Amino acid sequence: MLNLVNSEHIDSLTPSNPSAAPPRQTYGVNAGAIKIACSNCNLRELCMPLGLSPEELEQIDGLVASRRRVKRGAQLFRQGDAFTSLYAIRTGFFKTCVASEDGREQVTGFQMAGEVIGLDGIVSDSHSCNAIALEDAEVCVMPFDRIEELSTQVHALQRHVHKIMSREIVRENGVMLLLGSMRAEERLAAFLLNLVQRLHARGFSQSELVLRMTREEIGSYLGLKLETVSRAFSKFVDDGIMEVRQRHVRIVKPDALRDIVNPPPCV
Amino acid sequence: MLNLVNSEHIDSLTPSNPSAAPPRQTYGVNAGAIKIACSNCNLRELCMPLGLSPEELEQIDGLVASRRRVKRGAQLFRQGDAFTSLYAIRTGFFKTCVASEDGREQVTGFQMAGEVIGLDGIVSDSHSCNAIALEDAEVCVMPFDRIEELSTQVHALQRHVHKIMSREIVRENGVMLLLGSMRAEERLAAFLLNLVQRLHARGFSQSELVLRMTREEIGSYLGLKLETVSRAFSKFVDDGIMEVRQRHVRIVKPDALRDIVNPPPCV
DNA sequence: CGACACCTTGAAGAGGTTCAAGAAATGTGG
DNA sequence: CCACATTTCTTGAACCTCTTCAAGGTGTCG
Repeated sequence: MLNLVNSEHIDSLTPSNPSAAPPRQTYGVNAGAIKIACSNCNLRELCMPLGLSPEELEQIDGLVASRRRVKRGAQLFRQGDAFTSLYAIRTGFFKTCVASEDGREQVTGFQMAGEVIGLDGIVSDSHSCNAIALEDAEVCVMPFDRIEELSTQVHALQRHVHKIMSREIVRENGVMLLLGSMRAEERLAAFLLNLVQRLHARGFSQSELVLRMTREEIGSYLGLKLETVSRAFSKFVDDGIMEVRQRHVRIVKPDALRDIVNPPPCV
Repeated sequence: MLNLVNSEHIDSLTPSNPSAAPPRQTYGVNAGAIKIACSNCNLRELCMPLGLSPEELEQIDGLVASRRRVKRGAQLFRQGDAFTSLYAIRTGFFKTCVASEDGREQVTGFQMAGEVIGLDGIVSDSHSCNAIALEDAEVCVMPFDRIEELSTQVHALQRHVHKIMSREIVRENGVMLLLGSMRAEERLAAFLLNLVQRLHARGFSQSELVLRMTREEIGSYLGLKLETVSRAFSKFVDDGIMEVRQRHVRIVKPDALRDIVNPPPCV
């Protein structure tokens, strides 16, 4: 299937946890000092490498300099900001977007818990896109110089950083294919399948999802106007492929959706 | 301006060298052993980090396991191939493209001397796109495990790898903006400006260029049909912005082209 | 409850595609 | 080196998808 997004399979996640799945905190013996570290974060499998030794795990814990809350609608960073850190999303949902000089805006991605944002800033030491929280969020701030330093010691971390960046490149290749060659309904179908797949990997339903973004934001991401997105939704509902109530979507016929993205040969 | 591509400024390159600029070889004392190494390759500033110590330079030389010639039309790697190496282009011109299951194809980029391709393969240890030479080419094969190993010792190399990947991410963001929000003529104008800029950084003319790809390949990259590309070219010629004879393009009014990409506010 | 943001739907219009034909360049084999 | 086949490019006309403009509906939050 079209690989639109960071879609590494994460079979190790607790399956089918339909709740909002915030990172569980370990309320240990010492109730006063609640330690939220990578080593006991249930998103570790998503944003950190696997198979680390206990010592390595401890080093990795030092990567997260701090945590930062971002209110819905607020920006984590914006175009032109100095680049210092990558951010691992603990909770919440983000969009990244670029703007051209004449004011055109393009959503370049939607990111959820366990995904890493900020990679755009590395090349020029300043961010080239905006990251905006679509719901109240919390991120782990990982100073990039620490990442680079620790990478020289922990090989798995080095690999991991490379893979995260490569994955983003591959994701964007998929978006280019979508934007360059698909029709409106195909785009929306691919988008929804990708979203639901990533949510499923995080323990949510395979068929139900709540969109965190507006039709306009979906449209920007897919290179469509909001009216076109709305019409495509309506078409899917008419065809019995899904149920839509505002931002609540329930996919009734996932196979039909897949057929829209990849038409079966010689129907 | 819209950053469509690996467009780091490389002022250190020999300016205005209108010849084909193959990497100059150092014909030293020992004429029998012509050594083509990073340390004496004039593309070093493009594909390798700057400011290395002599020892580091020597280590870097060991990165290139071999060189490989790729005939025009041949594939350097294809979707599904095992990933082992990154490739630095010494001479020639490539396109990379992805194909979906139902046969749709999307050109994801055009690469020229000094640029690095293969980054897509890191995440899954297999390539997710095809790299095809558009003219006879030669590449430096850099095994990725060597790169990772050497990165732990040569900090500048580590930085460089990160920057190359980040630059590719930023480039693709720019392409998404182009595909998502620009009209046909804007897309072609942005594409030509980007091409000529990169060529200029390599010592070629600011105003003249020879396209190495067909209208169809340009169209695929820009999300347009070849006829639309052709019509846009004709429009530019009619408007006196450029002269076009087949693949030979001469930009007469670069400012007019820029205005097409970024319309001046309140004309 | 009213203001506001968001979503849906219709109708007209524009930009790009498709189909088709011919011209120009390139490559091939005799 | 020329003739012929092939690929590539250009241009026209009809068509189609998506956009634009407009109006009304729905949901949410102070």
